[in-house]
Amino acid sequence: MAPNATRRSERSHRAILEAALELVAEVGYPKLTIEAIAARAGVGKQTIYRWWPSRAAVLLDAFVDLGERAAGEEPYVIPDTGDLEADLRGVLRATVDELLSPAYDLPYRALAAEGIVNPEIAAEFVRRVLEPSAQRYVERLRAAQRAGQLAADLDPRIAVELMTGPITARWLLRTLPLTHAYADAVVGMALRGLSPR
Amino acid sequence: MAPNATRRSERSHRAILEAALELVAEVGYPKLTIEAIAARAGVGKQTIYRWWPSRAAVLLDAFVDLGERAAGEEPYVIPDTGDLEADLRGVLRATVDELLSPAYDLPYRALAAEGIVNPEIAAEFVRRVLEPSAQRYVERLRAAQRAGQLAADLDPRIAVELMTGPITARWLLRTLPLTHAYADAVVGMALRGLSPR
Amino acid sequence: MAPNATRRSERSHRAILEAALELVAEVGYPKLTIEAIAARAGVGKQTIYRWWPSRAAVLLDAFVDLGERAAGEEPYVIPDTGDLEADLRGVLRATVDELLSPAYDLPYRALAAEGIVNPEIAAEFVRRVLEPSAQRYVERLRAAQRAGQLAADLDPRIAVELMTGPITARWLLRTLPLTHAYADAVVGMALRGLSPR
Amino acid sequence: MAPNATRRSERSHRAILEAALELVAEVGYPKLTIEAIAARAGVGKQTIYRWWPSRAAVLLDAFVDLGERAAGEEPYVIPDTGDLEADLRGVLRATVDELLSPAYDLPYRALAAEGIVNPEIAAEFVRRVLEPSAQRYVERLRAAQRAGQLAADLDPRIAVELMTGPITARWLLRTLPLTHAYADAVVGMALRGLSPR
DNA sequence: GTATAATCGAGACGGTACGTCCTGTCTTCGA
DNA sequence: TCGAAGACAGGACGTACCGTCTCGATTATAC
Repeated sequence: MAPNATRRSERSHRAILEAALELVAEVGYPKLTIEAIAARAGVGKQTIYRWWPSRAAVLLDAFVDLGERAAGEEPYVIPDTGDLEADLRGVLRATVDELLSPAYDLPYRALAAEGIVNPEIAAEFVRRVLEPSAQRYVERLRAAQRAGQLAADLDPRIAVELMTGPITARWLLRTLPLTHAYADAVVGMALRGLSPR
Repeated sequence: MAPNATRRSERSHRAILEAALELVAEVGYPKLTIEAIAARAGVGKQTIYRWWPSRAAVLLDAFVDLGERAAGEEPYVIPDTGDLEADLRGVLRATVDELLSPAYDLPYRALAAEGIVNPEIAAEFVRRVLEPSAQRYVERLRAAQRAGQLAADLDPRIAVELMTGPITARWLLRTLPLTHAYADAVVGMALRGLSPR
Repeated sequence: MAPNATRRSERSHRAILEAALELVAEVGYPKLTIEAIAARAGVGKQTIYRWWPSRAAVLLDAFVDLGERAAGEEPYVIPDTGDLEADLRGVLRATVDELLSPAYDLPYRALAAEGIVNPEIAAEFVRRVLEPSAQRYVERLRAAQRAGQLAADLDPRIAVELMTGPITARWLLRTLPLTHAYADAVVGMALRGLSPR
Repeated sequence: MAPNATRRSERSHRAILEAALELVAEVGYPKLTIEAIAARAGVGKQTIYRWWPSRAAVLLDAFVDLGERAAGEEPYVIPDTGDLEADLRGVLRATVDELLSPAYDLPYRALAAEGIVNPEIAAEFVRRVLEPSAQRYVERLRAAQRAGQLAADLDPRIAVELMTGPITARWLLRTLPLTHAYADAVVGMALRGLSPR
């Protein structure tokens, strides 16, 4: 029943991931079908069904693979120049750029949309895509706490979300345009708070 | 080509909206089909296609209608007790409750998921669901600015998102559990900021 | 329940018959729909359903009407020149021409096809189209019997069919081309018989 | 595009042909739908559309298959007892019986009706059903010519139609009842001719 | 000359079937 | 022995018509 992974064709595997990314960009997620992926990859449908349970799982693998190839070997770490606000602006602006870039936008959206409605995919998406990114923020914020640049008693995990949450929500729900200025404003408000000082 | 709205059957209209809400709760959005809605509503498929362009549009109408019936006549306004933090905690906790309630959760998620991938639906969803809610926050924050409880120079629209964004993102992406405590923490951090005071 | 024929709109009546004939020639009987007839005639569907039970009934009326308009006032009679064979050749050749003429071919075929599968239409078609024509043959053959040109003991009704049957069958089933030569051959064989004399 | 016939499911193939014959007998040709055939055969609609272009083509295959199974192995040949008239009466009476038998009547009529309006089907129907039967008559008539029982100069093909045409026409158009007596009368008139001897 | 009632054009309605696309499973055949 | 190829049962799509049913807006007698 369980396929023997050692005999898996790496050639087909890669072709499937590439076909999935190409197709989601070309026709959009709702029209991304297993049949189209198989045809584009020059692969039998069964070869997809053998290794993945759904088109979302294929796309998730493809997207993670895309991220890994883009990142290269060394894992990305948020820089620590001593200026917390500048560092956070930098990383949030980079996030905005990524969310708006064509290569990421469509598959990312597709996976988010699927995850919203499908908890299994959501869990995998969080584990493999969102959580590693969140951890980098948490580390940077912990360093800031140690340096006395951040209130010592606050939960860094929630602090992260105070900045990434607005960005993510605006991107997903398309309430208003997502810009560098917005990222800067979010960082500023989050650090200094809304109350008058 | 365009149907004559004055001859529309109100009976069928209502039955379709109700069937859509029932079915999305029963079988989930991916399995919500026009055929099932028509069958449940005791209606021909063409009667749905005559008035809506897609199942997402049906569900959006149904959801807005649900909100209007729930709200009753008087539009909801965020209370102003003078204690801004308490007022915001109250409304964010209520939002959390709503997002977690079965009647809202599934259709809301479905529309969000559709909107992520479908800009037309997103625009309508924002216009009819999110924007009215955001305006209520903006008004409350403007009142707080006039009362000197909020920094006078900040954009209230972005300030709203500093609080609703984290809630929305956590709910949509299921990164971590969505609770009253989280809502309280978000309000606290947003008002006082992350930097030490 | 039964509509009042005196109030019937002659204008609509004629428009419907014309539309039916035009459409059957343009798109063929299988695609001849009540909706298309109504649209072409500038008439509500109900006006057709009020006066006819089916599209075949409409077409039958239209076809009979066409025949009546073509025939003019005086009813056609098979000529009696004294030369039976020549007279029969003449009328059978005329029948062949009619069957092959575009104005008659398509509606005639349509009604025959419908009648084959639908006994009610068949009965009406026979009564209003085929029978009057058969009677004219019977009369001519009776005259021939009186003149001693035809065996006295044979049933003229069957004798008619010996000549019209082959023509009709070849036309309906398209076994072989329908020509004047074929009509002549049929008349000759029928009169003289297949056995050697 | 073109399906691979070697992989065709014989099981489904047979089930479809049987279902088509059953249904045409039960509900009639106008209500014979692809969906009903598929449901009755326990088959997906696509399996029908993959192998046949229309319901008429399915029914034609089913009817030919029925004829082949009924005929068994040895092809039917018109007997030659030396008495031409008796032999022809026998075969025409058998044809009348067949045309009136429930198993043949409905599918046969359906195909004739379709062929009247649809030349492609007509051509196939003629080639596979009518032509083989006509050839058997032609052979018998040729033998009769050689035996001097039939005028030597007449075209046997047309001679066949002089007898089958009236039968076919009466059956298709339902002008008058189709009986053994009628078949006998047709044979008699055809052999001896209408003219007095 | 109006009333008044049936017919009219129009088209929405609950349905059925169409022919297509895709799902997920299963089978065949060539490398 | 695996994988490409694709046939299969099934289900939903979006469209086209069916025959029924309301709607006003003419009409065309009967008052």
